[in-house]
Amino acid sequence: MEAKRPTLEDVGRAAGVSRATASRVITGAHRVSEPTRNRVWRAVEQLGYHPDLAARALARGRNDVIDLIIIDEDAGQVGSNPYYSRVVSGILSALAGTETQMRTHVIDEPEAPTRLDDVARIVEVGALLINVPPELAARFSARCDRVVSLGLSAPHVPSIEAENAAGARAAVEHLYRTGRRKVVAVHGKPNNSCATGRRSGFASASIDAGHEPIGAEGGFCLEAGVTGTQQLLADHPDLDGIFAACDLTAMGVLRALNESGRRVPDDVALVGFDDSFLASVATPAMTSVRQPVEHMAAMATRALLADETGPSWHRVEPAPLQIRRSSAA
Amino acid sequence: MEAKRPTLEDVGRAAGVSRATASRVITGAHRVSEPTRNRVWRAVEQLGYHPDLAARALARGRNDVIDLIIIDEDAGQVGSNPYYSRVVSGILSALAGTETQMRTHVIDEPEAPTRLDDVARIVEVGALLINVPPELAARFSARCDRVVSLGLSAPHVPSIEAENAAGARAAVEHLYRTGRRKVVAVHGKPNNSCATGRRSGFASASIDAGHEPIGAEGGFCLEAGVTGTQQLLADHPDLDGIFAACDLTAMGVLRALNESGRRVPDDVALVGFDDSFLASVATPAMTSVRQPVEHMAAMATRALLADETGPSWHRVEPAPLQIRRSSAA
DNA sequence: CTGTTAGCGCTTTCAG
DNA sequence: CTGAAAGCGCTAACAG
Repeated sequence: MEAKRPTLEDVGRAAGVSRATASRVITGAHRVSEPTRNRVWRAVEQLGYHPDLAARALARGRNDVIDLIIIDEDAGQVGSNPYYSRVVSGILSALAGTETQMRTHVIDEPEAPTRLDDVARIVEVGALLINVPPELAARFSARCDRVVSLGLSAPHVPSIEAENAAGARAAVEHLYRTGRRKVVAVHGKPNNSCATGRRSGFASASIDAGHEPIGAEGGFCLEAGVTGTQQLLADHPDLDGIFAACDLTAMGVLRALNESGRRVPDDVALVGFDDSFLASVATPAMTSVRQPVEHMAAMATRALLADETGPSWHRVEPAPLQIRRSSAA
Repeated sequence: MEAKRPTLEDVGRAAGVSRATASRVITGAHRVSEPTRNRVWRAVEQLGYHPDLAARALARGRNDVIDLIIIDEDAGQVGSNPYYSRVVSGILSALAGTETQMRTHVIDEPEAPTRLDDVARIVEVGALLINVPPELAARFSARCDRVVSLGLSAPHVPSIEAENAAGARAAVEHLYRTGRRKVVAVHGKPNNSCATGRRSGFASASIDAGHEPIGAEGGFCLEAGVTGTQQLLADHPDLDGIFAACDLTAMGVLRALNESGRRVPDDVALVGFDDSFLASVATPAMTSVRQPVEHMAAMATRALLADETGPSWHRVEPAPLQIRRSSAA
């Protein structure tokens, strides 16, 4: 049953050439004659040959693997964050057709420093950092270039992020343009670079619209949305538009609004950030600033594969507004 | 900078033993004397030695990798399904502390047959099948034992699933017990084993409660929930309880109810299935039958690691009801 | 253009 | 209990 997998030697024999030549055609080196190449490929087909990745890795001294590194307060919670699976999806799509694989490390917040050092040592093609705070990212990147942070990080850590400020600005402008009078915000944590970008975009757009920025401290979670909104409602009962730091927060806002008896969008318009599937699943469907997570993860992956990252590699991707019912005029 | 990683040879030298002995202590073979063992471990610490996985894989003839195989109608969509990330989370938690890694394959529906054959050939420790239809799973398992399907599959394919029927039954009983008079369902696709289990649980519980089972065909997606509910509402305006095949479907139900002007739970009570984070994020928070996805994925992973799967390996895990606001009396 | 020859770092008989 | 030696399957000089 368990027939042994064919090796390069077998392929060579079947094609009447040496193992080395077979290797050359398979790895795409072009120092091989047309007819030989054909014979080798035919043998490959025939035998159903697939290279042994471990052997190749050992011989090349490098394993074709991209490391995805996620820090989470509670590793068990990763399942409930739509962001992560979008990242995975993006990486995988960039890897499709490549021999390169993705390796996932989910690290508990407390053990992050140690584990990160361990992982830095074994990175091969490159690593994507998700939710790794700037200090740790800087430390990681000192041990291992070939790294990209999703979201702005420490200065010399290569990164790719969405236009957080511009996206938030667009959201606020949209709300005022469609007739809202008092737009407030539930922000993210102050130490999160994405959150601060959105916060400043909100602030400047508010000022430009002739309003003083009003916002509640929050976080990228449901509870923050709920309590933030309750407080805003108490302090500013006349608010009629809310910008939430992310979709999850926005779901909390939605709940608090519902519980306070206000209707969305009739009484209060709502805009989230991320445009994750939560936005389309919410009732009413939620207007949200689209963060092209899959695309950013794919870009980062491709940059890593092409080895074109470096301390000055930084990308900022557009974050267009997706308009849905929750902000209907 | 880029100091070469220490090898077993280095460790051996530092400990004053041969490479072979060093290997023995590290792999846990116990044919080594206490003092020698200690010296080797000390050398390991000191040098910060970590085994080269590729070399080990080559020497052992087996790579310590678990393959996660997901089929999706549209590989780009994987990012928007909370189920997948729960699976990943479960696998990773079972792998924590092991040298074993997880490898992810997302396969587009149309290329499934081919790609599946390719993957079956390279499976090492074992593979987890997600959303792989029975025929394909059977074919896969013919090429490679060491596989577990998440969700019931073809007869001889090892599988682990939740108590779908019992869970659905509990949901229906709960609704009638808390005073509802007419409980209907939005089902999943008839060719999905989880969906059919829930469907039959719904049916038998309805009958036991003295009602004829009423349900709409649907699917595990938002749209199915919306249209299914609209139809049910049209045919049975007096319904006051809905059981949805999964949380995503339930979100659709919620939307349709809202748009029809019914309030949840006052006019209609709603119960979903999965108890994914969607359930807690919905407004109102949703009662849902908990499918212990992380736990099931972890169990499957552990069984694969221990090599205790086989054609008759089947597990059924309890699916307890999580009661929340959407079904409040 | 192609074959020969060394290893990559580790595990695993086989002797001692 | 420990060392020596033979590969695992592949790539990469180095010759021809």
